[in-house]
Order: sequence, then structure tokens, then C-alpha cells
Amino acid sequence: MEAAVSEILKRSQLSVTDSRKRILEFFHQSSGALAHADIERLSGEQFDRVTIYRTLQTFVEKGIIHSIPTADNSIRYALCKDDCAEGHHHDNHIHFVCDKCGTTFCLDHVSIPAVQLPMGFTSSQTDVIVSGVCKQCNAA
Amino acid sequence: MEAAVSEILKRSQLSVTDSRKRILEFFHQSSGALAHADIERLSGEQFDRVTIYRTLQTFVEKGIIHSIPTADNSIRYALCKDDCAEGHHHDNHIHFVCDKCGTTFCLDHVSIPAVQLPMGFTSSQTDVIVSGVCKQCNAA
DNA sequence: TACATATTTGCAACTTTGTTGCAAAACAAA
DNA sequence: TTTGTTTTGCAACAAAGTTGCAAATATGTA
Ligand SMILES: [Mn+2]
Ligand SMILES: [Mn+2]
Ligand SMILES: [Zn+2]
Ligand SMILES: [Zn+2]
Repeated sequence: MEAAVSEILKRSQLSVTDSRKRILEFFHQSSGALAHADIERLSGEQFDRVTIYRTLQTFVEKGIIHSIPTADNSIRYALCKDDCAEGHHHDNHIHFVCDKCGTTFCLDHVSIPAVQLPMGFTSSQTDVIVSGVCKQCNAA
Repeated sequence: MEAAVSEILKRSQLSVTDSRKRILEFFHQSSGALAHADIERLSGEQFDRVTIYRTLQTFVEKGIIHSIPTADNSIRYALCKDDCAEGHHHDNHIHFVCDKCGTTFCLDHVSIPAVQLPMGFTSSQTDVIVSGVCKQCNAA
């Protein structure tokens, strides 16, 4: 794990530092998306708040994670899959927020439905956020 | 206009006050959605920030306006159409954010597409935010 | 390995955004 | 007009995010 995250950082031409390794590990260990506050909690007093802000920002720029808009207006982040690179995200999937456990999932295999816009409007991006109850919570 | 907004307030069983009338007028005069900061700017020093927060909250509860999730994580609000009432919103439309002018539109006549969720997931609500270039900006 | 250079971090100070309690002001009903 | 209820503004606070800068850490080279 430790070696794997270092590789990812190097591939993105980032210096390999404690905070970056640690924060990237959190994402690999988590099933859902993480907010700034989650990382702050997970890391205890290990890093300064500012470092977490800057690390998340850097990861987004490098195409390592993407940010997720949610209905309750809290920014969350999740790992990008394959083909995101610096300045080029290709995260064409919908997001699901569980009303029970609060987890935010990337549903990678559900593609974004096409919407028919009124005349004159042109679209560059479509975000879909579905809320409801997730698999785990429905089973329980 | 002044009389019209007073009517709406009374219908929702709200006291008719200066701030409520004024803020509701802003929404009727605006083509797009408004954020708290927009209202603060539009009203100058006329009202306290706290009053604006409380007024928006009250309007949402009464079904007069609805809040709109946006990709840049700023809450915006727009007027509800017909059949929203206290505690019962029926705003089944998508939202469009223009990358050029920044305006957020409610596209009332575009219905929410159905998405096929993975086994085990059940949905209660779907939010769709399309970004791109709006009619006005495309024409210009 | 040691050094020089470039990058990142932590701290402090600050801004912006949002919340709460409470007394004064405004409103609604009689 | 009077009375009781609701709303407002103020103050104080909490949470969230930003910026500049010096110290610490990482990287590439000798
Ligand atoms: Mn995602
Ligand atoms: Mn709307
Ligand atoms: Zn769940
Ligand atoms: Zn536009």
C-alpha cells in the first residue's frame, strides 16, 4: 500500500511526502467519498488543516481525485479511475448519496443519461446525484 | 408587484414584512437563481445578513422557493412553480448553470431522466445539474 | 553520502459564511 | 388603539476556507 501510493504520486510528478501518502491511503481504504472534515478526523492532529486543503486541491489538479457536488452542499472527493490526468478529468458516472449511512458512492458502471435541452442551450457537463438507500443499508 | 408578493406571503401564512416583500420581489425580477450573497448585494445595507438567512430558510420551508445544488458548492435558490406547499416540494426539473454568465436556470420543461441503479440500491431523489452555455450567451 | 536547490509544510493572521440568544421593533387580530 | 405574537437587528460566536512567510522536508547532482 505504502509503495503503491508513492508510485501514484511519482507518476503525477509530485514530491512524495508524509501527508500526501497518508491522505492518498485514506482514499484507497475508504469505500465511499471523503470530505475535508473526514480526512481531518481520520488523521487526528497529524497534519495542519491548511495542508489538507492544499493536498486535496493538488490531487484534483493532477487528476488523482475528483470533487463531487452534493445536495447538502458539502464538497466530497473520490479517487479517479483510469484515464484522468492533469487538467483532464473523465469521470462520466453518476453519484449516489445514501440517506441512511451518509456514504457517497461513485457508480462507475451507470452512465450519464442524455438530457434534451431547450433550443439555444449547449452543454459541456452533466452531473447526476441520486439519493436513496444503498445496498448495505437495504440489506440490513 | 408589491401587492402580488404580499398575496403570496399571506397565502403561506407569513406576516407581511419589508424584508420578506423585498426578497420575494428580487426572485420575481430575476431571470435566474439567487444565492444568499446576491440578495445581500441587491439589498445593499437594507437588511441584516441574519434576516436574509432566516427569510430564505422560511421561504424554503413554506414551499415558496427551492434550493439548488451546484457543482461549485454554492447554494442558490429559485422560485417554486405551482404545486409546492409547506413541507412538500415537487420541483422535478433539471438545473442549468451557464459557464459564461454564471446564471443558474430552472429548466421546467425538461424532466428528470430515469437512471438504472445497481441491484440493491433504491432511490428517493435525483438531481441533475447541466453546465454549458445558455441561450443568451450563445446568441451573443 | 553530502550539498544545493526547489518544494512543501505549519503557523499566524485573516476573511467569509453560517448559527444562536435576546431585547427592541414591527405586525396581526381584536 | 391596545394586546399578544412574530420578526428583526445586534452581538457574540463557530465553522470553513485563504494567504504570506519562514522553517522543514524532498529531490537531483556532485
Ligand atoms: Mn465519482
Ligand atoms: Mn429549480
Ligand atoms: Zn447506506
Ligand atoms: Zn449565459
